[in-house]
Amino acid sequence: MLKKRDIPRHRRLYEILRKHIVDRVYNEGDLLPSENELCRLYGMTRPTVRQSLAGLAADGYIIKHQGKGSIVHYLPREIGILSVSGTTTAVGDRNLKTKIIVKPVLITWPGDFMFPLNDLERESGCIYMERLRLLDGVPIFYDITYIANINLPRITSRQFEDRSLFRILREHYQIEIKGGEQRIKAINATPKINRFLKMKRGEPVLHLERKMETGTAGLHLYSSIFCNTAKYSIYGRF
Amino acid sequence: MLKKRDIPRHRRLYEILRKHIVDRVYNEGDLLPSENELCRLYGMTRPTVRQSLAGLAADGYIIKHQGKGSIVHYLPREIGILSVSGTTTAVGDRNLKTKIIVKPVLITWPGDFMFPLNDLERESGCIYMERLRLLDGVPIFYDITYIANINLPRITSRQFEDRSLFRILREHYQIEIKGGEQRIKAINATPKINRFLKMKRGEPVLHLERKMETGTAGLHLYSSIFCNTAKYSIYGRF
DNA sequence: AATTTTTACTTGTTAATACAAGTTGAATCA
DNA sequence: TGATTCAACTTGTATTAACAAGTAAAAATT
Repeated sequence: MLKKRDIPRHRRLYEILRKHIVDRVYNEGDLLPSENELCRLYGMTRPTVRQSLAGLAADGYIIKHQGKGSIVHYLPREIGILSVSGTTTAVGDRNLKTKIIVKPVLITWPGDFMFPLNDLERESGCIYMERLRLLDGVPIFYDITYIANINLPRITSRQFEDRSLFRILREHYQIEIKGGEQRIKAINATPKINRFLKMKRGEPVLHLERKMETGTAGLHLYSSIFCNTAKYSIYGRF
Repeated sequence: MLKKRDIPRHRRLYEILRKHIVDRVYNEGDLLPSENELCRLYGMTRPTVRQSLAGLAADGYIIKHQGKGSIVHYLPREIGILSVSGTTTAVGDRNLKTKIIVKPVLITWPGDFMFPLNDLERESGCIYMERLRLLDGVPIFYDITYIANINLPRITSRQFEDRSLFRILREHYQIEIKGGEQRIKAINATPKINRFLKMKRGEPVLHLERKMETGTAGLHLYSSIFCNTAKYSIYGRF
């Protein structure tokens, strides 16, 4: 596990404040403590505090208003790596489930992979996994994940649960998942996808292809996600 | 028009470097001048330069690599306010067209608007406009735009062209469009949407609902966009 | 009681400085 | 000739400082 002292201070404050917002220490519309107050509270200087707040603003947790303060903004909850509109983080995890359809397994990269791979990734083989996410018992995401087999010993024998891929990568392999890029389209699903998502033929499916940076240069996490957006839209910022 | 001196220096450097990247002064994979070189070139200090570069990194134009440099990354081209995968900014605008379906007109807000409106927006009436975007003669976006009628005199009598809504807002009304939030879903289109996008019944359509911040507090630009993603995906960063 | 002015906050911008950690290529050594 | 070490770069983190511009509430004025 990463030592606490290895995390930069601006990042640590970011996480503290993010958690306060997500845990509803503040209400929507409240003002966060001012920059000067946060300096005093956390023993940091204003540029460091401002870097944390800039990150929170970029990610949509707060809206900064010059002369007034930083206004708290609630975001739709995250399910796996996607934010789902029509939900709130207050609901908790009770009605969330993840089914592992294909446990992590080592394969060769598909011949026509959705994103270009660098040489190291291509040569290292691919860890492949399929999961289904359910909300209130209804499957909403069919998530296929790929990552190069670089310094990931015994990953195929580990247990996986909700959102645990990120945690396992972080805690056991010191791999931090960051943002990245995505391609989005609406498709008619294959029968297989319809079966997993329990949708009728002809119902449209949202298809996301994502390439996520990691803290390890040259190593990316790739996902192909099929979404049933009939009831819940996908939420994002741009 | 905003005076040049009113734009913060970090923002100006951001725009200079962004334009250099988009205009292909640098090739994909090239290194930008180092932070220290940019300080010397533009007469700024390192924190200011770093703020510009942080913005470029956040928007996907560069990838910063500690100890190495800032690596140039080409992004898919933008058509209206969306980035379209499978295109590059080098193509130019020759095969792009915009058709105005409904000229900007003052209406009352639809009763069940897609985003909550604040009191000022609700009371000010709504400027409404519909456009169709075509690439190579093929309609790919059907874009419906709403903005509150706040300090927008004579906007309904102005001429609109490609991407000109942002320019008119900026140049004539000093309104700067920023990022915001969006909801995404896959839908079966109504016959009207099918007709505009020249799609067959049963072909799926991507539907984006966007709320964009502006530099004017409390004023937002709203868009409902229907996309034909059969040939071109929508590209985004997260 | 209403309006205006002032004060004390807030965030935004910019500069200067120092050291940490990562990368690359030249120099040195075996 | 290949391996190792070192120097000179790069970006990353953090502090200190000063002033600009926006907001809200208290105080003063009418």
